Amino acid sequence: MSTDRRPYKRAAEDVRRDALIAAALELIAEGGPKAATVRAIADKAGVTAGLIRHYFTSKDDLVRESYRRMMDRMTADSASVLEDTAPEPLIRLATFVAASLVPPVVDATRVGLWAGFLHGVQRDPDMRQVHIQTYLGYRDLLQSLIAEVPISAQIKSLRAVAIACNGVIDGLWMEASAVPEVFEEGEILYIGLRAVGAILGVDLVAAYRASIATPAAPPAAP
Amino acid sequence: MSTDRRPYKRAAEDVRRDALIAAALELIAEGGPKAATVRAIADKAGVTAGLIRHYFTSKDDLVRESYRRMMDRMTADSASVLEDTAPEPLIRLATFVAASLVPPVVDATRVGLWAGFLHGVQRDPDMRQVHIQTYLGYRDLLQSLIAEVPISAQIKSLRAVAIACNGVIDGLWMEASAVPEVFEEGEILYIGLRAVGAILGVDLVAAYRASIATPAAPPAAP
DNA sequence: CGATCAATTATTCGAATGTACAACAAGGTG
DNA sequence: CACCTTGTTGTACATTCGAATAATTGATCG
Repeated sequence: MSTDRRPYKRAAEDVRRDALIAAALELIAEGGPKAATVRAIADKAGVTAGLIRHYFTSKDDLVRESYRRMMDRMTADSASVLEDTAPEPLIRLATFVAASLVPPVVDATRVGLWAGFLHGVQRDPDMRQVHIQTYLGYRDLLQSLIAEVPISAQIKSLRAVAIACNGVIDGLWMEASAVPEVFEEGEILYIGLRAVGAILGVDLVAAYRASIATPAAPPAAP
Repeated sequence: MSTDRRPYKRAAEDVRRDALIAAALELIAEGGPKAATVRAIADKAGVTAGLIRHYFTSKDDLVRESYRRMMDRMTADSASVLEDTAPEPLIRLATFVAASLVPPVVDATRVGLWAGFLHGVQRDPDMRQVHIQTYLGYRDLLQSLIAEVPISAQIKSLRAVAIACNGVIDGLWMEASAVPEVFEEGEILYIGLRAVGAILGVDLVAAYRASIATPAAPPAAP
């Protein structure tokens, strides 16, 4: 008699690892760390649980890699906003700030992910280092954008204002993502632009309006 | 033959509930939601696991109550800062902001707790309501302090600046609590004061210095 | 002091978890 | 086509989880 085994297809190592990591991230985002069991992850990735330990030395290893993947993606998202934007420093800064305060960056699942990983960040040295690198990467990028706007020559400590602006963005991101219903539609974007502008002494709202009035790079027609 | 059972003392309902809630909070703060098992909670509270279901209908119920307790304490802490402060509105505001950016408010375990509960907040309607009430309570208190400073008459939307200031405070609190090693000692306090001051157009650093120069209410000698 | 009540302990249960490992089969290589 | 490597499945195992319940003991009251 034939034992009926689930048919399967072999996949490249990258594909399988990506699928497992993506599944882990989705589960943590949706149901918290508790929901990301090895069986649930394998289910969502379309494989069986045993395979996880073929690609990762342990579940913690998979979680670590998932966190690294998430942070890499966030860094890439932040940088990609600047690719097709106007050359004016103020508009570039406004575009960057604005992108951090609207979907898909502002999103309930993202802040859920962030929170779900925080304990690992506090406990696991590898995850902590990834966190610090990503945080400093974002902040340094923000600081470099600030440094390009003319008026910033009057600023005493670029580092201090970058930390402050980063703080506003993070705080508003967190609140708007966690409980969007206490804010009005699009409100957070303009509050953030005004706040960052006030810290730097520039009019970021006007710069943002200019940026959406003059789309930088129209998509190429196929 | 005598079975040797663990000796125990009966306690008032409030005492036991408090002990269990405190134990749950400590465990979640230290080891994340995963560490707060019914057995670990009972152990830390000095009782056995079965007792939890005598005081709470389920573990989720205990977690819910723990969250409520934590948020109540945060609200009380925020308000208590203002009890013994000078009457000048600007100094009151500076004192309030400063208190949110130094220990014990800035603390790794606190942000760990906050993160540990976030998924409950997103899923459980009761916890979500507690979260919103506490957030709005803090923000309204901040807004009332802002409204009292003279220059705020020029501010168009008190609500908007309150949201912005709250955002700075939350963001800096989160970052300083999660990874304090990327900041210098006491740096976050002054960055926060300068940022909130810039948003409001006032000098909060000077007001803060004045507040620590003139202690408001010297403790009564016994 | 003795009876009563319920706070607390102790034990048990079914389900779920992460890990380990043996068996199998898919797809390339000769 | 036959073989071989290894990606993949399926099962088993020891633990641990939240929950339920029986047994006991501390305190209160008459």
